[in-house]
Amino acid sequence: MADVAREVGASTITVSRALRRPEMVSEGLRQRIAVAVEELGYLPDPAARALASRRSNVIGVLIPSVTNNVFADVLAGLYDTVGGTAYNVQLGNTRYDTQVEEDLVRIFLSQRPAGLIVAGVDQSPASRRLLQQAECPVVQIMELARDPIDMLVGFSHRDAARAATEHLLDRGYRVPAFIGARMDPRSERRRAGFCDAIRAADPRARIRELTTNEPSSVRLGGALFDRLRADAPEIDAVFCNNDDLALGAQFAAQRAGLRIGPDIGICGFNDLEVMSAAHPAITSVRTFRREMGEIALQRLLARIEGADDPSEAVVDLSWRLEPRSSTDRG
Amino acid sequence: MADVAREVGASTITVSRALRRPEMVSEGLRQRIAVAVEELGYLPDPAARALASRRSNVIGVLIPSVTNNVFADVLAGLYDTVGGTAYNVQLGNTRYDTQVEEDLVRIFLSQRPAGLIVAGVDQSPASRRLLQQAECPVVQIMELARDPIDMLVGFSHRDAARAATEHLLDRGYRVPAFIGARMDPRSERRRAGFCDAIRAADPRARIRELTTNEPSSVRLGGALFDRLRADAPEIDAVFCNNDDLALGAQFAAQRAGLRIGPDIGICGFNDLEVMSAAHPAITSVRTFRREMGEIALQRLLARIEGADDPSEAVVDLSWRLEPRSSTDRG
DNA sequence: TTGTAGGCGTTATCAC
DNA sequence: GTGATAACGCCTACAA
Repeated sequence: MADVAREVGASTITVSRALRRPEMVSEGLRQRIAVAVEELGYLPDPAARALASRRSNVIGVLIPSVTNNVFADVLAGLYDTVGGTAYNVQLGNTRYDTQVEEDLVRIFLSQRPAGLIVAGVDQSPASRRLLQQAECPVVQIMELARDPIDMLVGFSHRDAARAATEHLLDRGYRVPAFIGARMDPRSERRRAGFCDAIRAADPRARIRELTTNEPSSVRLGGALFDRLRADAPEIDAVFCNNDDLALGAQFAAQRAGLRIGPDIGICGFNDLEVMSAAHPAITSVRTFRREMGEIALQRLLARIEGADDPSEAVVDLSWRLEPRSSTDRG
Repeated sequence: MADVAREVGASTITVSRALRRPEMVSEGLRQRIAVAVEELGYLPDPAARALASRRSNVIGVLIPSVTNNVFADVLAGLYDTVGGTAYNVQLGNTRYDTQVEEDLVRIFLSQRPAGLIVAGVDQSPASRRLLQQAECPVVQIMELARDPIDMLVGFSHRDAARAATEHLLDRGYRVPAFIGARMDPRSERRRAGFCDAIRAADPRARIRELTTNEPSSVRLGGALFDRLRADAPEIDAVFCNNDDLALGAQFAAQRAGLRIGPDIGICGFNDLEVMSAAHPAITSVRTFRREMGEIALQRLLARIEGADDPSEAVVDLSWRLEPRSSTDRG
């Protein structure tokens, strides 16, 4: 930076300002500095910047899994939105473990991040406290809650699951069951939504379900489906906790010689691209994952840039049921 | 850090040493420092550290896409391996654009990263030069090449595709076609492998193929399959550039009333979990994506920690054909 | 609009 | 094995 300053005959601080707050430097000087920066190939040192300003350009993102399609889409939204800005997304993988999450919160905070995005609303009390006291804005994503730490962008998993189950009942299925894997807090809420709908239809109905904490997969969906049918042959529809399971259930049903739709209704959750392309197409609940990443980051940046956010602290992205052949009894 | 030093009656530099190079500090002092660090909840400031040591704990990773399953798996391997170390993975999304990649290389380099991982071997000349001159170790992943920038962990896409196509021919399919989307350099090499096998079987054979630069998806696989069959009804097998396309082709074939295997052979690439769970199960070429991330990072860390790497600079992870019902003519 | 002085928290260097 | 001193490259605060 000193080189650039010498080149244009100004002081380093002026160069610094020309770079970060161009409006504070006169037109001509700004131009000459830009040229010199280009010529000398000067690139600011983020470490020095962070040390001096006591504030880094890091946006910390805490999610439970990198592979899970759901979070992959959120990440795509985040990276798309952060591209071109001066900020850097830094990922922390909590592996569905609130203790790991807490450690990561501490580590991230030690970097004085510009902002933080955390998945879910079930942080440990310590994490919550740390985040509340944090000097940077914080956005929780994926879910809705009454008491956000700061900002929140999500939707109600419970309502969405209730609507999906009501859809099964509306379509004439009498004995829908629930299939779930990787029962994290969001999965539990979906399960609760399923129960809501079943009980609303018949308060004394038995809840038929099969859940596991194993990570979900297509294969597991098939295995759970087979096992559930062996135990409860009367079921005529399944609401699956996510699309991988639904796809696996459909394959298993096909193997068993069932007609998808007439013999067995299948509904997934998230509406991955494959659901509409499958044969037959599978009913699912569309969620706005990429948008969640985009909007969360937009809000965060707005707050970082000092906007006295006039907007709501909570954004409900909702969801949309996508009825398809797999729940068409024909 | 000054607080910790005061607490144990030592100087800051000693605390610094106790943290980074414990063997340089006497047993007793080290213990007392550890206790004080714990008590005071001291966390080192990565920015100050990077500034003073002229070297950050960032491991830069440049990949073309965050959503693509293939890279998601590589990332999972990376994050798993980096977890627990003192290093931080920082992602750069090149969006399949070498110019963006070049910009990101410059930005990453300005952070004095501990190491760099880049996807592919088709960097721009400028990127290549920058990376060669970089002071940190560099690993290219995903592919094999004769002239790695530094280290390399990958496999031959061309060989893998050739083997897949030979498998189709061995199984008795006479007119295999190629379906490809998002024709990046690796896809092109797979296409070349397909052509190798076809020409080896019959030098005068016409190459039947349908490719597009659109991002791949299940739906697109179905559309390409239908279009290809309309133009060339004689085809009796398809080698798809990736598993999404293969799954879509299978759904489309089922819609058209074809028997998968007997009437039409289908082969994918990467062997995502869904392939073995599908109905019928789909033949694919298994690739070791997670392992690629793990090994790339292990090598990088070994070099960073100063091991005079006795190991090869190039690791060939190879691939494995997984024959299934979708290429069984019965 | 521009410049000066001082310090951000850590580590390299060189003594002891 | 331990400590004093001087950076590292930039920014905040204040002054001109």
